[in-house]
Amino acid sequence: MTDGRTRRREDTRQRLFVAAVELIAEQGFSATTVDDIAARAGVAKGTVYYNFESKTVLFEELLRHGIGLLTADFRAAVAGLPPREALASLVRAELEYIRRYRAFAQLLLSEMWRTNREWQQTLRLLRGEAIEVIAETVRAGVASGDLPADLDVRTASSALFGVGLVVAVDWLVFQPDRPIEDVQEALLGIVRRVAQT
Amino acid sequence: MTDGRTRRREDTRQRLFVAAVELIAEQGFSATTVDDIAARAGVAKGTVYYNFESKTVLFEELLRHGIGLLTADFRAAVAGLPPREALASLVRAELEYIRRYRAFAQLLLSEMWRTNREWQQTLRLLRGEAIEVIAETVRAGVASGDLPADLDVRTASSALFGVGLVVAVDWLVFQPDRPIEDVQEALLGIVRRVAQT
DNA sequence: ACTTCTAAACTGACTGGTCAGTACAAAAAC
DNA sequence: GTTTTTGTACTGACCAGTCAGTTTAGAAGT
Repeated sequence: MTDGRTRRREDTRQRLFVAAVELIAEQGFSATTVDDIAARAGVAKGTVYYNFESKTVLFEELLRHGIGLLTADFRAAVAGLPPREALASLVRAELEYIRRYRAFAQLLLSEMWRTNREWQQTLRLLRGEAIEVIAETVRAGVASGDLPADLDVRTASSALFGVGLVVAVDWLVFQPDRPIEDVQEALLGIVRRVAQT
Repeated sequence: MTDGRTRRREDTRQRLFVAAVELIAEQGFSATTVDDIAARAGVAKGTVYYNFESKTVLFEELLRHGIGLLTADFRAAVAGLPPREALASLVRAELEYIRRYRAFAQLLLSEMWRTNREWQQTLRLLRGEAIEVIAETVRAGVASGDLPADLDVRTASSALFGVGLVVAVDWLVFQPDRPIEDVQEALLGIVRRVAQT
């Protein structure tokens, strides 16, 4: 299974993902050329097309991969915790994720609210999966009375997701000198206050 | 000054702004062609170049124009109000602005955190101007004791700005059936809680 | 071992299309 | 009669995607 061939190929794909995510985060999908991606990954252009059907498919698989990791982190973060603590744990997980994959987070923030793009449907779906984890937690909290009864589940969930993203990326882009721990504290404080019954 | 000629020209420029903002919000700057913009504005391509030096300059002037309006709204919103009320008024002004110029808000959200683009410097500057209005209010509130003393002015200001943007656009894109008043209520509630001393 | 053989992985020059920007004569608006 | 807009045609750069050819890993033969 993991002979030299597949390992080599997996390595190439990984390098292409890394190159693509950085460039697209900086410039956007359209402004990033396949030649750029290939050059940054240190492979020939043909290799990109040997490994991915098209530029769009590369990006879609990248989104799937990245958000898949995030969803998994979310799931792990809430596992077995009561609603309030689960919520705080989610915020921590999200920020930790953004810290580790900052380029991907930046990309997500920039492409998330676009319309009329080929991969929009894919992104919408994946976003739904990640947010569903948050929604489950909020729903459980509202049902058990741990969270305010008037909290709208769908709204609160997507707001929580988006707010973490925007606050963290804003910090990274405009105030990179500051440690991420400060954002975490600020956000946790806000979430805690909002979650008060 | 406002003879028929300049008015007509101003009208053309306005139509080009509207066309450009819609297309760029949907597709992004690079994916939007000058031919598209001209067609949507109902104008010949040559007219675009008669009125604007280049596609990039058109976009930069668009940013200047749009954020200029927002900054003016912000200034008007806080004028003469004590810190707490000024803050609530700012949130209302921001959401009102987003409701009126939703395409521009969407565009702003998508392009705000980009790096390595020609117009990035312009955007950074304009963002600073808009946020400065918020910052002045927060600063005054912290100084007078109306707002929590441990509030970091720079952080709180940019967070407030970004959060309004992301929550409103998220609602517009993913839950357009809901009235914006709900977002306003939710956001005001959050801001009020956070602003509590 | 050590040489073939084979298929997978990779290469980079090339193609066809797209697009920003130009040119300019004629028309329309003022 | 001056400014603004139109319409069409054009150029040159750029770029997604292709493909014939090269390299490489490792299997098969000896």
